[in-house]
Amino acid sequence: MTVEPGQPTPADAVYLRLRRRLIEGHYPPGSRLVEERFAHDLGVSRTPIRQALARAAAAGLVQLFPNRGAVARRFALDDLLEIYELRAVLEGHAAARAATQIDAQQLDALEATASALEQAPAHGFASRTDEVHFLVAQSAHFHDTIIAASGNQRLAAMLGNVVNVPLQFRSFYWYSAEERRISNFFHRSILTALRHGDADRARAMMQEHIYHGRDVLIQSLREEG
Amino acid sequence: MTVEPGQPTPADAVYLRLRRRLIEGHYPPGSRLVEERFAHDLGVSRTPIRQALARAAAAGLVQLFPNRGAVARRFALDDLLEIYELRAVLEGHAAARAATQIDAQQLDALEATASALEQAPAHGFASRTDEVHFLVAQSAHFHDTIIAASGNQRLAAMLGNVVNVPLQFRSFYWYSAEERRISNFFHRSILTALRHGDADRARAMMQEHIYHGRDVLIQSLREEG
DNA sequence: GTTAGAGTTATTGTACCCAATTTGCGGAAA
DNA sequence: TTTCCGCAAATTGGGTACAATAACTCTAAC
Repeated sequence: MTVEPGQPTPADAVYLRLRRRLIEGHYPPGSRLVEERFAHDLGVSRTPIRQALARAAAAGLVQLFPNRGAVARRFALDDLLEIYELRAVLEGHAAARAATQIDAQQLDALEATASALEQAPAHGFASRTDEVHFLVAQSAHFHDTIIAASGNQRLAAMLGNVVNVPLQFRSFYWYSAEERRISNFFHRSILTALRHGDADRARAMMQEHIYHGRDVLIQSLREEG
Repeated sequence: MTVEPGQPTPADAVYLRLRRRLIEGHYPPGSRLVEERFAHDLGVSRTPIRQALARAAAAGLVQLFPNRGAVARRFALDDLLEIYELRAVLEGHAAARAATQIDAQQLDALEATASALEQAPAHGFASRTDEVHFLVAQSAHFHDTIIAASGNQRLAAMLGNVVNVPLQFRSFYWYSAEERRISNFFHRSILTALRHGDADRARAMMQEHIYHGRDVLIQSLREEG
């Protein structure tokens, strides 16, 4: 009787699988994404595939060309600059708003996540890849908590799309121990600012955190080629 | 979001028509949008209709419920607060970036648009509705020019979605002569700041311009019920 | 050797079909 | 009267067939 959510449909699962593979860089940028191939691989018809591709296009993960199909999005340096600029503006704003609205439970969550990031080396991961995946997930959780604390659902949705960039581009940062220390320092600074309700400092630290991450990424790309 | 080659398909036309009618408030918020009805009205099958509805959902114009179809989005007060907050942040940033990047041609365009807004009353429109539509279009052009001058295409795309709010909500502002004068003042202030390359002032004026528009809108909604 | 053109192939876009789910109504029981 | 159950109508979701468009190849002419 209530007008509530509705359970996720099979098509949602198709989209999530496609999205996951795109984010993890499973398809080379610029490669064609033929519908029939996905339909065969996932055991469904082209109909849900087309829906998933349309959603991926709206999220900026693929480009759609009329009568020519979908292509895995190619991220040039300009794209990364645009994305990090938007992240800095939007997450900086989210941090500022969170400073005056965050509750104790969310602060606890941030504290736990920050600690997990600091103590990750002691966990003894089976492989470097496993550890980086853990760090990426924890970091994303830290940021998501602050975004949620800003109380603006549209802001959260927007950032959800913007941050949808292949994992390859997000992982560089976490490979250097020094960068991880700097990141942890920023997390602590942001957390302190949020605890003190200091909106300006929260915004400044968050923006600097993101711009620093951008610079490390670009530097890494330059060195790797 | 196709950018480059290929001809627009019939489905694109279907989406544009649907989107136009949604933005102009042709469908009451909360009303069900039955696929078959659109298919019959536009003379196509349900397939392109479903694509159009999916795109409209991604743009936030309609809400999609699994197995229950699409519903014209209902904009509550909270939604408007969220939207204007995001506009203030993003367009404020766009103005700041534009201050250091805008070229002479874009400044001329802004000058022309500002003048057109100031001299609109002398045009002698056939009806009040015609005049308001003209003002809305010119104002949108002023803002779009600044956003384009920011040079961040993703920022432009994001704002294109955020601003996609039924015309009904955007028109209130332009009905009062006093509010139009204030709006013109803000446009001139922003233009001056852009000419002087003053990023801080451009951002501040743009943010205040938007927040003022928000307050007028909310006040109007309160009075009208 | 290069290019223009026609025919062929591959892939997308749309129409239509049937299954699955939801919703509204009506009747029966408490 | 109210509530619950079940059936029926309406509508969406996914599959399939076919038309439309673009890409490709091969041939022929210059």
